Amino acid sequence: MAEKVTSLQVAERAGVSQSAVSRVFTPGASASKKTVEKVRKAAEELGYRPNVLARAMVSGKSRIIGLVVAYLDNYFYPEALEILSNELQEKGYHVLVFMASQTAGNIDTVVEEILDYQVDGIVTASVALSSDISQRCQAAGVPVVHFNRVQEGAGVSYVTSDNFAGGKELAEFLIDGGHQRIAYIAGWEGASTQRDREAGFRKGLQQAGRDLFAREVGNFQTETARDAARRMFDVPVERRPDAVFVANDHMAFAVMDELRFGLGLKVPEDVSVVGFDDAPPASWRAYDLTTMRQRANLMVAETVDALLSHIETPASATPKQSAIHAPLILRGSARVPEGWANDKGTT
Amino acid sequence: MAEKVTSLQVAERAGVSQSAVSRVFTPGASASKKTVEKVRKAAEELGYRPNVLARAMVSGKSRIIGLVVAYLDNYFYPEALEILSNELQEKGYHVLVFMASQTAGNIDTVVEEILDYQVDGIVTASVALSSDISQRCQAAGVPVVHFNRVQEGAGVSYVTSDNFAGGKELAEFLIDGGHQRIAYIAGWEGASTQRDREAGFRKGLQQAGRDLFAREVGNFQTETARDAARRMFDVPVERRPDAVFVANDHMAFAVMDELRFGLGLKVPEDVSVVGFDDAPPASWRAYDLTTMRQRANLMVAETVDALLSHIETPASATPKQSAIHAPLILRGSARVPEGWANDKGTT
DNA sequence: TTGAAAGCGCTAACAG
DNA sequence: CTGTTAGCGCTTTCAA
Repeated sequence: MAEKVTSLQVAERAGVSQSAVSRVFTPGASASKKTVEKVRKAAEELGYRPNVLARAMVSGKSRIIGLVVAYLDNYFYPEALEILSNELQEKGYHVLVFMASQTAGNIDTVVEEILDYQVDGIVTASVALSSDISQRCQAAGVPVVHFNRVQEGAGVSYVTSDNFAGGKELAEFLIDGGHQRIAYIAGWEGASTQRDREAGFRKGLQQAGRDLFAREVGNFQTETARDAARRMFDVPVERRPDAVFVANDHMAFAVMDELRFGLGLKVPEDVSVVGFDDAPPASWRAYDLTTMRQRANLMVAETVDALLSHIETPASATPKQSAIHAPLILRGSARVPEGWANDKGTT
Repeated sequence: MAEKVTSLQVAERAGVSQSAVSRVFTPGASASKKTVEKVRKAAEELGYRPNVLARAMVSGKSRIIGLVVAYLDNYFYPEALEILSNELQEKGYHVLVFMASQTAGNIDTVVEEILDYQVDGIVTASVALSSDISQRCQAAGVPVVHFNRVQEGAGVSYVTSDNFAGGKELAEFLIDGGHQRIAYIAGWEGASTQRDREAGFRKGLQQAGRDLFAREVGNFQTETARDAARRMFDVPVERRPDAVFVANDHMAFAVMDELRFGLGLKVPEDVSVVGFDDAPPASWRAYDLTTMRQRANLMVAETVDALLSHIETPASATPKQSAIHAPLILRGSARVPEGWANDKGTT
C-alpha cells in the first residue's frame, strides 16, 4: 500500500530539490515552468499531496477554524453551520466542531482544547465566552467572532441580526393588527438575543402607549416553552392574550402545538403567534409562522469576512460588530393588518 | 501578550529537560512525582498547553476525525452530528466538517482534502464514496465508516438501521390496519437506505399477497416529495391510496403538509402516513408521525466503536457492518390496528 | 530560479 | 527515571 508520500520522494523522482517541490505547491512561490511541470508530473504519479499539518507547523497557519456551538436542535444553527462550512471550504479553510453542551464551566475547557489545535480563528454560536477565555484567545492571537450573540468587551467582533429593531417591528405589527392583549415568551435570559428582542418589543409597545399583557420564560427550550404557554394560556378567556411573540421559532413551534393541540385554540383566530429566526420549519405549512428572518447567508458572510480579515491582515483589522436587518416574513400565524406586506417576495 | 509557550520554555523554568516536559503531558509516559510536580507548576504559570499539531506530526496521530456530510436539512443528521461530536470529544478526538453538497465529483475532492489533514479516521453521512477514493483512504491507512449507508466492497465498515426489517414491519402494520391501497414515496434511488426500505416494504406486502398500489419518487427532497404527493393523491378518490409510506421523515413532513393543506385530506382519516427516522419533528404534535426510529445514539456509538478500534488496534480490527434494530414508534398519523403497541415506552 | 540548511514544537528511541 | 539525540514533513532564509 501507498502510505505517505513526502515531498522528498517527489523531489527525487522529479530530479529536483525538496524545496523546489515545496515551491511548486506553495501559492505565492516562484518556480520555472520546467520545474513546475516535472514536479507536478512526479507528484501526480506518486499521488502526492502536501501535509497540511506540517505546513501548519512551520507557517503558523493551520487553516482550521474552530466552531463552538451548544446545541443543534434550534434549526437555525444547522442551516448556519452548513453555510459557514461551505463558505470557508471555498476559501481553503475547514471547520473543527466543538460541542459545548454539557457542563457550564465546560465551555472554557472547550476553548482551551480548540486553542491546542492552533486554529486560525474561532466562531462561537449560541454560547458566551468568559472574558478570561476571551483574553486567552486574544493573547494567542486567535480572532474570535461571535455569531448571533452580542458580546460585551472592547475589541470583540460579533454578527447578529438587528434584534432590537426586529422586536420593535413585531410590536408595531401586532398592535396594527388590532391585538389588545399582547404577550411575550422569553428565551434564556442570559442571551443578548433574548434581551434585545424583548427590549425592542417593549419599546414598540410603549411607543403606542401599551404594555406587555403577560410574560413567561421559555428559556429557548421546547419543554420549558410549552409549560410557559400553558401557564400563559390555560386561563379564563378574559385573561388570555390575543397575541404572543415567542422569542425564537424553535420555541414558537412548541407553543403553537400546545395552543392548538393542548388547549384547543385556533391560530390565528384565537391567538396570533409570531416568532424570530425564520428557521426552516417556519415555512412548513403546519406552522406557517410569521416571523423575523435572520438572514443566515448574510450573517455568515459577515462572519467569514470578519474572521478572514483578522487572519489575513491582523494589522489593519478592526473589530467588526454588525447588526443585520431582519425582514418581517408574513405568513399565516398572525392576523395581517391592512397595509402590511412582505419586505421582499418570499414564502 | 503571551503568544505561544513551548515545552522548552516550561523545561527551563522547571529546571528539567524538554523531554521531561513532554513525558509529563504524554498519557502513557513515566516521570517521577517530583518532576511531574515541577513541570505542572511551571506549565501552569506559563499557561502552557501542548501543541496538538506538533504532536500529530511526530506521533502520526492527529486525533481529528473527518466528517463528510451532504446536507443538514434532514434533521436526523444534526442530531447525529451533535451526538457524534460529543462522543468523540469525550475520547479526545474532534470532528472536522466537510460539506459535500455542491457538485457531484466534488465529493472525491473533498475526501482528498480530508486526507491532507492527516485525519485518523473518516465518517461519511448521506454520501457514497467512489471505490477509487475508498481505496485511497485504505492505502493511506485511514479507516472509513459509513454512517446510515450500506457501502459495497470488502473491508468496508458501515452502520445503519435494519432498513429492510423496518420497511417490512411498516408494511405489516399498514396491512393490519386494514389499508387497501398502500403506496410508497421513494427517496433518492442511489441510496441504500431507500433501496432497503423499499425492498423490505415490498416484501412485507408480498407476504400478504399484496402489491404496491402506487409509487412515486421524492428523492429525499422537500419539493420533490411534495410534487410526488400531488401526483399520487390529486386523483379521483378511487385511485387514491389510503396509506403511504414515505421513505424518510424529512419528506413525510412535506407530504403531510401537501395532503392536508394542498389537497384538504385528513391524516389519518383519509390517508395514513408513516415515515422513517424519527427525526425530532416527528414527535411535534403538528405532525405526530408514526415512524421507525433510527436510534441515533446507538448508531453513533457503533460508529465511534468501529472507528476507534480501527485506529487504536489496526491489526485486530475487522470491518464492522451493523444494522441496528429500528423500533416502530406509534403516533397519530396512521390508524393503529388492534394488538399493536410501541416497542418501548416512548412519545 | 534553485539547492542547502535551519528549524516549527513535539515524541520516541537510546543510553545512562 | 532522565537527558541526549533524531527526526515527523514542510516552509523559508540564504547563497549561489
